[in-house]
Amino acid sequence: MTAKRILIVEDEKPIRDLVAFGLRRAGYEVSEAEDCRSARASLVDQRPDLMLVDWMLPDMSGLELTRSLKRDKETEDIPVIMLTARAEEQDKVGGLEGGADDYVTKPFSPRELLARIQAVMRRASPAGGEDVLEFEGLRLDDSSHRVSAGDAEVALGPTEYRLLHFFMTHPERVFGRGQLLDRVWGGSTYVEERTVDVHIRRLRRALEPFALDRLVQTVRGSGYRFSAREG
Amino acid sequence: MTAKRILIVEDEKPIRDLVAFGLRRAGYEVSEAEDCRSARASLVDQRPDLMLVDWMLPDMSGLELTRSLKRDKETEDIPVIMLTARAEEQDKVGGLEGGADDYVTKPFSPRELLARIQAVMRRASPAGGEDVLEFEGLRLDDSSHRVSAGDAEVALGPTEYRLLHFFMTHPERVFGRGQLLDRVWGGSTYVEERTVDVHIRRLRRALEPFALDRLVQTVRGSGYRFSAREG
DNA sequence: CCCGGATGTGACAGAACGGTGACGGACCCT
DNA sequence: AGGGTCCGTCACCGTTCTGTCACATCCGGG
Repeated sequence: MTAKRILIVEDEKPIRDLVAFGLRRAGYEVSEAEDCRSARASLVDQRPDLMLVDWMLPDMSGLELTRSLKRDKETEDIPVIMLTARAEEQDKVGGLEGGADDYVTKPFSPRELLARIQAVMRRASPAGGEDVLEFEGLRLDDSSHRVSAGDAEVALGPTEYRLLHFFMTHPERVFGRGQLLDRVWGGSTYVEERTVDVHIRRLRRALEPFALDRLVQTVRGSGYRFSAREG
Repeated sequence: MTAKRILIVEDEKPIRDLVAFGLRRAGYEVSEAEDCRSARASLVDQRPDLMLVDWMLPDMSGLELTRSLKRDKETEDIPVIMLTARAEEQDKVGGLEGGADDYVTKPFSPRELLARIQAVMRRASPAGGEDVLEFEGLRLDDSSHRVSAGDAEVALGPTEYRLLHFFMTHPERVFGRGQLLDRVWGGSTYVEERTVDVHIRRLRRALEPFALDRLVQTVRGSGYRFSAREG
Protein backbone atom coordinates (compact mmCIF):
# COMPACT_ATOMS: atom_id res chain seq x y z
CA MET A 1 0.00 0.00 0.00
CA THR A 2 1.26 3.46 -0.82
CA ALA A 3 1.86 6.01 1.89
CA LYS A 4 -1.25 7.55 3.37
CA ARG A 5 -1.85 11.13 2.37
CA ILE A 6 -2.77 13.69 4.98
CA LEU A 7 -3.91 17.22 4.29
CA ILE A 8 -3.33 19.81 6.97
CA VAL A 9 -5.56 22.86 6.97
CA GLU A 10 -4.08 25.33 9.41
CA ASP A 11 -3.25 29.00 9.07
CA GLU A 12 -0.55 29.35 11.69
CA LYS A 13 2.63 28.42 9.93
CA PRO A 14 4.70 27.34 12.96
CA ILE A 15 2.14 24.82 14.02
CA ARG A 16 1.58 23.63 10.50
CA ASP A 17 5.28 23.10 9.98
CA LEU A 18 5.67 21.29 13.24
CA VAL A 19 2.81 18.95 12.57
CA ALA A 20 3.85 18.35 8.99
CA PHE A 21 7.35 17.56 10.11
CA GLY A 22 6.16 15.07 12.67
CA LEU A 23 3.81 13.36 10.28
CA ARG A 24 6.37 13.09 7.48
CA ARG A 25 8.77 11.55 9.90
CA ALA A 26 6.06 9.04 10.74
CA GLY A 27 5.88 8.08 7.10
CA TYR A 28 2.86 10.00 5.90
CA GLU A 29 2.69 12.02 2.75
CA VAL A 30 1.68 15.46 3.84
CA SER A 31 0.23 18.40 1.99
CA GLU A 32 -0.67 21.72 3.50
CA ALA A 33 -3.27 24.41 3.09
CA GLU A 34 -3.69 27.60 5.02
CA ASP A 35 -7.32 28.29 4.36
CA CYS A 36 -10.45 26.53 3.26
CA ARG A 37 -10.27 27.73 -0.30
CA SER A 38 -6.87 26.22 -0.95
CA ALA A 39 -7.87 23.17 0.99
CA ARG A 40 -10.69 22.56 -1.44
CA ALA A 41 -8.28 23.03 -4.30
CA SER A 42 -5.98 20.40 -2.88
CA LEU A 43 -8.82 18.02 -2.50
CA VAL A 44 -9.39 17.94 -6.21
CA ASP A 45 -6.05 16.59 -7.31
CA GLN A 46 -4.81 14.83 -4.23
CA ARG A 47 -7.54 13.03 -2.56
CA PRO A 48 -6.16 12.76 0.98
CA ASP A 49 -6.82 9.78 3.19
CA LEU A 50 -7.32 12.02 6.17
CA MET A 51 -7.58 15.69 6.96
CA LEU A 52 -6.49 17.74 9.93
CA VAL A 53 -8.59 20.87 10.11
CA ASP A 54 -7.98 23.79 12.37
CA TRP A 55 -10.96 25.30 14.09
CA MET A 56 -10.10 28.92 13.37
CA LEU A 57 -9.29 29.73 9.80
CA PRO A 58 -9.08 33.06 8.03
CA ASP A 59 -11.84 32.61 5.49
CA MET A 60 -14.29 30.17 7.03
CA SER A 61 -14.54 28.15 10.16
CA GLY A 62 -13.09 24.70 10.05
CA LEU A 63 -16.36 23.40 11.30
CA GLU A 64 -18.13 24.69 8.25
CA LEU A 65 -15.50 23.22 6.00
CA THR A 66 -15.94 19.88 7.66
CA ARG A 67 -19.68 20.08 7.40
CA SER A 68 -19.61 20.80 3.74
CA LEU A 69 -17.13 18.00 3.13
CA LYS A 70 -19.34 15.55 4.91
CA ARG A 71 -22.28 16.62 2.83
CA ASP A 72 -20.54 15.94 -0.44
CA LYS A 73 -20.66 12.39 -1.71
CA GLU A 74 -17.23 12.80 -3.17
CA THR A 75 -15.55 13.73 0.08
CA GLU A 76 -17.86 12.51 2.80
CA ASP A 77 -15.75 9.57 3.78
CA ILE A 78 -12.48 11.35 4.19
CA PRO A 79 -11.87 11.20 7.91
CA VAL A 80 -11.49 14.59 9.55
CA ILE A 81 -9.77 15.43 12.79
CA MET A 82 -10.44 18.89 14.10
CA LEU A 83 -7.76 20.89 15.84
CA THR A 84 -9.17 23.24 18.38
CA ALA A 85 -7.61 25.72 20.73
CA ARG A 86 -10.73 26.29 22.72
CA ALA A 87 -11.29 23.93 25.54
CA GLU A 88 -14.96 24.59 26.01
CA GLU A 89 -17.03 21.48 25.55
CA GLN A 90 -19.47 23.47 23.52
CA ASP A 91 -16.94 23.56 20.76
CA LYS A 92 -15.87 20.00 21.21
CA VAL A 93 -19.33 18.62 20.96
CA GLY A 94 -20.06 21.01 18.14
CA GLY A 95 -17.04 19.70 16.30
CA LEU A 96 -18.16 16.15 16.68
CA GLU A 97 -21.67 16.96 15.65
CA GLY A 98 -20.37 18.78 12.61
CA GLY A 99 -19.17 15.47 11.30
CA ALA A 100 -15.56 15.46 12.40
CA ASP A 101 -14.39 11.99 13.31
CA ASP A 102 -12.36 13.18 16.23
CA TYR A 103 -10.83 16.32 17.59
CA VAL A 104 -7.66 17.22 19.35
CA THR A 105 -7.25 20.13 21.70
CA LYS A 106 -4.22 22.36 21.38
CA PRO A 107 -1.65 22.13 22.70
CA PHE A 108 -1.24 18.52 21.78
CA SER A 109 1.74 16.27 21.59
CA PRO A 110 2.80 14.59 18.37
CA ARG A 111 2.33 11.31 20.10
CA GLU A 112 -1.28 12.02 20.88
CA LEU A 113 -1.95 13.23 17.40
CA LEU A 114 -0.44 10.12 15.87
CA ALA A 115 -2.51 7.92 18.10
CA ARG A 116 -5.67 9.70 17.05
CA ILE A 117 -4.78 9.55 13.41
CA GLN A 118 -4.16 5.87 13.52
CA ALA A 119 -7.35 5.24 15.45
CA VAL A 120 -9.45 7.22 13.01
CA MET A 121 -7.86 5.65 9.96
CA ARG A 122 -8.36 2.22 11.33
CA ARG A 123 -11.98 2.94 11.88
CA ALA A 124 -12.38 4.41 8.43
CA SER A 125 -11.04 1.56 6.35
CA PRO A 126 -12.56 -1.66 7.59
CA ALA A 127 -11.87 -3.88 4.62
CA GLY A 128 -9.42 -3.98 1.80
CA GLY A 129 -9.45 -2.39 -1.57
CA GLU A 130 -12.10 -3.86 -3.92
CA ASP A 131 -13.97 -1.23 -5.78
CA VAL A 132 -16.82 -3.43 -6.89
CA LEU A 133 -18.62 -5.59 -4.43
CA GLU A 134 -20.88 -8.35 -5.61
CA PHE A 135 -23.27 -10.47 -3.67
CA GLU A 136 -26.07 -12.64 -5.01
CA GLY A 137 -26.44 -10.62 -8.17
CA LEU A 138 -26.29 -7.37 -6.25
CA ARG A 139 -23.47 -5.15 -7.43
CA LEU A 140 -22.12 -2.12 -5.66
CA ASP A 141 -19.54 -0.07 -7.49
CA ASP A 142 -17.91 2.16 -4.96
CA SER A 143 -16.04 4.31 -7.41
CA SER A 144 -19.17 5.38 -9.21
CA HIS A 145 -21.39 5.06 -6.17
CA ARG A 146 -23.83 2.95 -8.11
CA VAL A 147 -25.78 -0.07 -7.11
CA SER A 148 -27.38 -2.46 -9.52
CA ALA A 149 -29.22 -5.73 -9.50
CA GLY A 150 -29.07 -7.71 -12.70
CA ASP A 151 -28.98 -4.86 -15.16
CA ALA A 152 -31.34 -2.57 -13.35
CA GLU A 153 -30.22 0.33 -11.26
CA VAL A 154 -31.08 0.33 -7.58
CA ALA A 155 -31.90 3.77 -6.26
CA LEU A 156 -30.54 4.40 -2.80
CA GLY A 157 -30.26 7.42 -0.59
CA PRO A 158 -26.83 8.27 0.81
CA THR A 159 -27.41 6.59 4.13
CA GLU A 160 -28.85 3.47 2.56
CA TYR A 161 -25.86 3.36 0.27
CA ARG A 162 -23.43 3.51 3.15
CA LEU A 163 -25.44 0.98 5.04
CA LEU A 164 -25.44 -1.44 2.15
CA HIS A 165 -21.75 -0.84 1.55
CA PHE A 166 -21.00 -1.63 5.13
CA PHE A 167 -23.10 -4.75 5.03
CA MET A 168 -21.51 -5.99 1.84
CA THR A 169 -18.06 -5.56 3.30
CA HIS A 170 -19.13 -7.34 6.48
CA PRO A 171 -21.47 -10.13 5.49
CA GLU A 172 -22.53 -13.02 7.67
CA ARG A 173 -22.24 -11.08 10.82
CA VAL A 174 -24.65 -9.56 13.25
CA PHE A 175 -24.39 -5.90 14.11
CA GLY A 176 -26.33 -4.23 16.86
CA ARG A 177 -28.06 -0.97 16.14
CA GLY A 178 -25.40 0.80 18.16
CA GLN A 179 -22.59 -0.71 16.18
CA LEU A 180 -24.26 0.27 12.95
CA LEU A 181 -24.69 3.80 14.17
CA ASP A 182 -21.04 3.86 15.07
CA ARG A 183 -19.75 2.43 11.85
CA VAL A 184 -22.22 3.65 9.26
CA TRP A 185 -23.34 6.93 10.69
CA GLY A 186 -19.96 7.73 12.21
CA GLY A 187 -18.60 7.37 15.68
CA SER A 188 -19.63 10.81 16.77
CA THR A 189 -23.29 11.00 15.97
CA TYR A 190 -26.02 10.59 18.43
CA VAL A 191 -29.34 9.62 17.05
CA GLU A 192 -31.98 7.26 18.30
CA GLU A 193 -31.19 3.63 17.74
CA ARG A 194 -34.58 3.09 16.18
CA THR A 195 -33.41 5.32 13.35
CA VAL A 196 -31.46 2.32 12.16
CA ASP A 197 -34.69 0.38 11.77
CA VAL A 198 -36.07 3.01 9.51
CA HIS A 199 -33.07 2.99 7.24
CA ILE A 200 -33.08 -0.78 7.21
CA ARG A 201 -36.66 -0.51 6.07
CA ARG A 202 -35.70 1.94 3.34
CA LEU A 203 -32.89 -0.27 2.18
CA ARG A 204 -35.16 -3.27 2.12
CA ARG A 205 -37.78 -1.43 0.17
CA ALA A 206 -35.20 -0.49 -2.44
CA LEU A 207 -34.11 -4.10 -2.75
CA GLU A 208 -37.61 -5.51 -2.76
CA PRO A 209 -38.26 -5.25 -6.50
CA PHE A 210 -35.38 -7.66 -6.99
CA ALA A 211 -36.36 -9.98 -4.19
CA LEU A 212 -33.08 -9.15 -2.51
CA ASP A 213 -34.53 -7.72 0.64
CA ARG A 214 -34.15 -11.22 2.03
CA LEU A 215 -30.43 -10.47 2.33
CA VAL A 216 -31.09 -7.96 5.07
CA GLN A 217 -32.06 -10.08 8.01
CA THR A 218 -33.32 -9.24 11.44
CA VAL A 219 -31.82 -10.99 14.41
CA ARG A 220 -34.33 -10.36 17.11
CA GLY A 221 -32.81 -8.97 20.23
CA SER A 222 -29.41 -8.42 18.62
CA GLY A 223 -29.52 -6.41 15.46
CA TYR A 224 -29.23 -7.04 11.76
CA ARG A 225 -27.27 -9.29 9.48
CA PHE A 226 -26.46 -9.31 5.79
CA SER A 227 -26.39 -12.82 4.47
CA ALA A 228 -27.36 -15.00 1.57
CA ARG A 229 -28.47 -17.86 3.75
CA GLU A 230 -31.96 -17.63 5.06
CA GLY A 231 -32.32 -17.52 8.72
CA MET B 1 -33.60 -2.76 27.23
CA THR B 2 -32.56 -2.70 30.85
CA ALA B 3 -30.72 0.31 32.16
CA LYS B 4 -27.01 0.35 31.44
CA ARG B 5 -24.83 -0.06 34.48
CA ILE B 6 -21.92 2.26 35.00
CA LEU B 7 -19.26 1.87 37.67
CA ILE B 8 -17.46 4.99 38.80
CA VAL B 9 -14.03 4.57 40.32
CA GLU B 10 -13.04 7.89 41.81
CA ASP B 11 -11.68 8.78 45.23
CA GLU B 12 -12.82 12.38 45.50
CA LYS B 13 -16.30 12.18 46.85
CA PRO B 14 -17.64 15.53 45.54
CA ILE B 15 -16.74 14.66 42.00
CA ARG B 16 -18.01 11.14 42.34
CA ASP B 17 -21.33 12.34 43.66
CA LEU B 18 -21.70 14.92 40.98
CA VAL B 19 -21.01 12.50 38.19
CA ALA B 20 -23.19 9.82 39.69
CA PHE B 21 -26.02 12.27 40.04
CA GLY B 22 -25.76 13.35 36.43
CA LEU B 23 -25.59 9.83 35.12
CA ARG B 24 -28.52 8.63 37.16
CA ARG B 25 -30.53 11.51 35.87
CA ALA B 26 -29.60 10.40 32.39
CA GLY B 27 -31.09 7.02 33.12
CA TYR B 28 -28.04 4.96 33.95
CA GLU B 29 -27.74 2.64 36.85
CA VAL B 30 -24.69 3.82 38.75
CA SER B 31 -22.50 2.17 41.32
CA GLU B 32 -19.47 3.73 42.93
CA ALA B 33 -16.07 2.72 44.20
CA GLU B 34 -13.38 4.87 45.72
CA ASP B 35 -10.40 2.69 45.07
CA CYS B 36 -9.29 -0.15 42.86
CA ARG B 37 -9.84 -2.80 45.48
CA SER B 38 -13.51 -2.04 45.96
CA ALA B 39 -13.86 -1.56 42.24
CA ARG B 40 -12.78 -5.13 41.72
CA ALA B 41 -15.23 -6.25 44.35
CA SER B 42 -18.05 -4.52 42.56
CA LEU B 43 -17.06 -6.14 39.31
CA VAL B 44 -17.79 -9.53 40.71
CA ASP B 45 -21.46 -9.15 41.45
CA GLN B 46 -22.47 -6.29 39.23
CA ARG B 47 -20.90 -6.58 35.90
CA PRO B 48 -21.03 -2.98 34.67
CA ASP B 49 -21.53 -2.08 31.04
CA LEU B 50 -18.99 0.69 31.29
CA MET B 51 -16.48 2.02 33.79
CA LEU B 52 -15.33 5.52 34.54
CA VAL B 53 -11.90 5.33 36.09
CA ASP B 54 -10.05 8.18 37.68
CA TRP B 55 -6.42 8.50 36.83
CA MET B 56 -5.22 9.11 40.37
CA LEU B 57 -6.43 6.66 42.96
CA PRO B 58 -5.22 6.01 46.48
CA ASP B 59 -4.17 2.41 46.14
CA MET B 60 -3.19 1.96 42.53
CA SER B 61 -3.20 4.06 39.44
CA GLY B 62 -6.32 3.91 37.36
CA LEU B 63 -4.13 3.09 34.43
CA GLU B 64 -2.93 -0.08 36.07
CA LEU B 65 -6.45 -1.04 36.97
CA THR B 66 -7.49 -0.58 33.38
CA ARG B 67 -4.57 -2.56 32.13
CA SER B 68 -5.28 -5.46 34.37
CA LEU B 69 -8.95 -5.43 33.43
CA LYS B 70 -8.06 -5.55 29.78
CA ARG B 71 -5.81 -8.50 30.36
CA ASP B 72 -8.54 -10.56 31.91
CA LYS B 73 -10.82 -12.39 29.51
CA GLU B 74 -13.70 -11.97 31.89
CA THR B 75 -13.49 -8.20 31.93
CA GLU B 76 -11.63 -7.25 28.82
CA ASP B 77 -14.62 -6.03 26.92
CA ILE B 78 -15.98 -3.70 29.53
CA PRO B 79 -15.38 -0.29 28.01
CA VAL B 80 -13.33 2.05 30.14
CA ILE B 81 -13.26 5.81 30.08
CA MET B 82 -10.41 7.38 32.00
CA LEU B 83 -10.86 10.61 33.89
CA THR B 84 -7.67 12.60 33.97
CA ALA B 85 -6.82 15.90 35.54
CA ARG B 86 -5.81 18.54 33.06
CA ALA B 87 -2.52 16.81 32.66
CA GLU B 88 0.14 16.10 30.15
CA GLU B 89 -0.91 14.59 26.87
CA GLN B 90 1.65 11.99 27.70
CA ASP B 91 -0.84 10.67 30.14
CA LYS B 92 -3.66 10.83 27.68
CA VAL B 93 -1.92 8.66 25.21
CA GLY B 94 -0.82 6.42 28.00
CA GLY B 95 -4.42 6.02 28.98
CA LEU B 96 -5.42 4.97 25.53
CA GLU B 97 -2.50 2.64 25.19
CA GLY B 98 -3.31 1.11 28.53
CA GLY B 99 -6.46 -0.14 26.99
CA ALA B 100 -8.89 2.60 27.94
CA ASP B 101 -11.44 3.22 25.24
CA ASP B 102 -11.50 6.95 25.72
CA TYR B 103 -10.58 9.55 28.23
CA VAL B 104 -12.07 12.78 29.45
CA THR B 105 -10.10 15.64 30.84
CA LYS B 106 -11.18 17.29 34.05
CA PRO B 107 -12.91 19.57 34.36
CA PHE B 108 -15.49 18.22 32.00
CA SER B 109 -19.09 19.05 31.38
CA PRO B 110 -21.89 16.55 31.81
CA ARG B 111 -22.72 16.98 28.17
CA GLU B 112 -19.28 15.99 27.02
CA LEU B 113 -19.17 13.05 29.35
CA LEU B 114 -22.51 11.77 28.15
CA ALA B 115 -21.50 12.15 24.53
CA ARG B 116 -18.36 10.12 25.17
CA ILE B 117 -20.20 7.45 27.07
CA GLN B 118 -22.71 6.97 24.34
CA ALA B 119 -20.03 6.85 21.68
CA VAL B 120 -17.97 4.31 23.56
CA MET B 121 -20.91 2.09 24.39
CA ARG B 122 -21.92 1.97 20.78
CA ARG B 123 -18.45 1.00 19.76
CA ALA B 124 -18.29 -1.81 22.29
CA SER B 125 -17.60 -5.35 21.22
CA PRO B 126 -16.45 -4.93 17.64
CA ALA B 127 -14.73 -8.24 18.26
CA GLY B 128 -12.56 -9.78 15.63
CA GLY B 129 -12.60 -12.98 13.67
CA GLU B 130 -14.30 -16.30 13.86
CA ASP B 131 -15.63 -17.53 17.07
CA VAL B 132 -17.42 -20.72 16.38
CA LEU B 133 -18.24 -23.16 19.08
CA GLU B 134 -18.77 -26.75 18.12
CA PHE B 135 -20.01 -29.63 20.15
CA GLU B 136 -21.26 -33.00 18.94
CA GLY B 137 -22.29 -31.66 15.57
CA LEU B 138 -23.92 -28.61 17.10
CA ARG B 139 -22.43 -25.39 15.84
CA LEU B 140 -22.88 -21.96 17.32
CA ASP B 141 -21.36 -19.07 15.44
CA ASP B 142 -21.50 -16.09 17.69
CA SER B 143 -20.45 -13.51 15.12
CA SER B 144 -23.29 -14.37 12.79
CA HIS B 145 -25.51 -15.40 15.66
CA ARG B 146 -26.42 -18.67 14.02
CA VAL B 147 -26.91 -22.11 15.46
CA SER B 148 -26.90 -25.13 13.25
CA ALA B 149 -26.94 -28.87 13.54
CA GLY B 150 -25.53 -30.63 10.53
CA ASP B 151 -26.60 -28.25 7.82
CA ALA B 152 -29.94 -27.33 9.28
CA GLU B 153 -30.55 -24.13 11.11
CA VAL B 154 -31.66 -24.33 14.72
CA ALA B 155 -34.17 -21.64 15.62
CA LEU B 156 -33.68 -20.21 19.08
CA GLY B 157 -35.14 -17.32 20.97
CA PRO B 158 -32.74 -14.76 22.44
CA THR B 159 -32.69 -16.30 25.89
CA GLU B 160 -32.27 -19.83 24.60
CA TYR B 161 -29.43 -18.61 22.46
CA ARG B 162 -27.67 -17.06 25.42
CA LEU B 163 -28.31 -20.13 27.47
CA LEU B 164 -26.86 -22.44 24.85
CA HIS B 165 -23.93 -20.13 24.35
CA PHE B 166 -23.20 -20.23 28.03
CA PHE B 167 -23.47 -23.98 28.14
CA MET B 168 -21.22 -24.45 25.16
CA THR B 169 -18.56 -22.28 26.72
CA HIS B 170 -18.89 -24.12 30.02
CA PRO B 171 -19.48 -27.76 29.18
CA GLU B 172 -19.22 -30.70 31.53
CA ARG B 173 -20.14 -28.69 34.55
CA VAL B 174 -23.20 -28.46 36.72
CA PHE B 175 -24.85 -25.09 37.27
CA GLY B 176 -27.58 -24.38 39.76
CA ARG B 177 -30.60 -22.39 38.70
CA GLY B 178 -29.32 -19.43 40.64
CA GLN B 179 -25.98 -19.52 38.89
CA LEU B 180 -27.63 -19.71 35.52
CA LEU B 181 -29.84 -16.77 36.33
CA ASP B 182 -26.75 -14.88 37.33
CA ARG B 183 -24.68 -15.65 34.32
CA VAL B 184 -27.21 -15.95 31.55
CA TRP B 185 -29.90 -13.54 32.63
CA GLY B 186 -27.50 -11.08 34.24
CA GLY B 187 -26.71 -10.41 37.86
CA SER B 188 -29.33 -7.79 38.54
CA THR B 189 -32.45 -9.52 37.31
CA TYR B 190 -35.07 -10.88 39.56
CA VAL B 191 -37.06 -13.80 38.30
CA GLU B 192 -38.23 -17.07 39.76
CA GLU B 193 -35.73 -19.89 39.65
CA ARG B 194 -38.27 -22.12 38.01
CA THR B 195 -38.09 -19.83 35.00
CA VAL B 196 -34.83 -21.55 34.20
CA ASP B 197 -36.64 -24.85 33.87
CA VAL B 198 -38.92 -23.38 31.28
CA HIS B 199 -36.10 -22.08 29.17
CA ILE B 200 -34.25 -25.34 29.51
CA ARG B 201 -37.38 -26.94 28.20
CA ARG B 202 -37.51 -24.53 25.27
CA LEU B 203 -33.89 -25.12 24.46
CA ARG B 204 -34.38 -28.86 24.57
CA ARG B 205 -37.38 -28.65 22.32
CA ALA B 206 -35.38 -26.72 19.76
CA LEU B 207 -32.64 -29.35 19.84
CA GLU B 208 -35.02 -32.28 19.79
CA PRO B 209 -35.38 -32.58 16.01
CA PHE B 210 -31.66 -33.30 15.90
CA ALA B 211 -31.64 -35.63 18.86
CA LEU B 212 -29.35 -33.21 20.61
CA ASP B 213 -31.58 -32.49 23.55
CA ARG B 214 -29.67 -35.24 25.29
CA LEU B 215 -26.81 -32.74 25.69
CA VAL B 216 -28.85 -30.71 28.15
CA GLN B 217 -28.94 -32.86 31.22
CA THR B 218 -30.73 -32.52 34.52
CA VAL B 219 -28.80 -33.12 37.70
CA ARG B 220 -31.50 -33.74 40.19
CA GLY B 221 -31.21 -31.51 43.22
CA SER B 222 -28.36 -29.45 41.75
CA GLY B 223 -29.19 -27.96 38.40
CA TYR B 224 -28.26 -28.59 34.80
CA ARG B 225 -25.26 -29.69 32.86
CA PHE B 226 -24.23 -29.54 29.22
CA SER B 227 -22.36 -32.65 28.30
CA ALA B 228 -21.89 -35.24 25.60
CA ARG B 229 -21.69 -38.15 28.00
CA GLU B 230 -24.95 -39.56 29.15
CA GLY B 231 -25.92 -39.64 32.77
C1' DC C 1 -45.21 -49.64 47.29
C1' DC C 2 -46.28 -45.05 48.64
C1' DC C 3 -45.12 -40.28 49.63
C1' DG C 4 -43.10 -35.85 49.00
C1' DG C 5 -40.19 -32.94 46.85
C1' DA C 6 -38.11 -31.98 42.41
C1' DT C 7 -38.65 -31.42 37.54
C1' DG C 8 -41.27 -31.49 32.98
C1' DT C 9 -44.66 -29.24 30.35
C1' DG C 10 -48.59 -26.66 28.20
C1' DA C 11 -51.03 -22.45 28.51
C1' DC C 12 -51.44 -17.52 29.03
C1' DA C 13 -51.18 -12.58 29.65
C1' DG C 14 -48.21 -8.84 29.67
C1' DA C 15 -43.94 -6.89 28.03
C1' DA C 16 -40.60 -6.28 24.66
C1' DC C 17 -39.40 -5.91 20.06
C1' DG C 18 -39.33 -4.78 15.35
C1' DG C 19 -42.09 -3.17 11.03
C1' DT C 20 -44.08 0.55 9.07
C1' DG C 21 -46.34 4.85 7.47
C1' DA C 22 -46.43 9.60 8.36
C1' DC C 23 -44.56 14.03 9.53
C1' DG C 24 -41.80 18.10 9.99
C1' DG C 25 -37.45 20.07 9.39
C1' DA C 26 -32.95 20.79 7.08
C1' DC C 27 -30.77 21.29 3.05
C1' DC C 28 -30.21 21.58 -2.10
C1' DC C 29 -31.15 22.97 -6.63
C1' DT C 30 -33.40 26.21 -9.83
C1' DA D 1 -39.59 31.35 -2.96
C1' DG D 2 -40.90 26.61 -4.49
C1' DG D 3 -40.31 21.86 -5.16
C1' DG D 4 -37.66 17.90 -4.14
C1' DT D 5 -34.74 14.85 -1.43
C1' DC D 6 -33.23 12.99 2.58
C1' DC D 7 -33.21 12.41 7.43
C1' DG D 8 -34.55 11.57 12.26
C1' DT D 9 -38.39 10.88 15.18
C1' DC D 10 -42.80 9.30 16.47
C1' DA D 11 -47.00 6.62 17.10
C1' DC D 12 -49.29 2.62 16.24
C1' DC D 13 -49.63 -2.30 15.38
C1' DG D 14 -48.83 -7.15 14.93
C1' DT D 15 -45.61 -10.59 16.37
C1' DT D 16 -42.54 -12.83 19.33
C1' DC D 17 -40.67 -13.61 23.69
C1' DT D 18 -40.85 -14.04 28.64
C1' DG D 19 -42.00 -15.11 33.26
C1' DT D 20 -45.40 -17.43 35.95
C1' DC D 21 -48.75 -20.59 37.07
C1' DA D 22 -51.10 -25.02 37.41
C1' DC D 23 -50.93 -29.51 36.69
C1' DA D 24 -48.58 -33.81 35.22
C1' DT D 25 -44.75 -36.68 35.88
C1' DC D 26 -40.64 -38.46 37.75
C1' DC D 27 -37.44 -40.06 41.27
C1' DG D 28 -35.51 -41.60 45.50
C1' DG D 29 -36.17 -42.75 50.33
C1' DG D 30 -38.64 -45.04 53.80
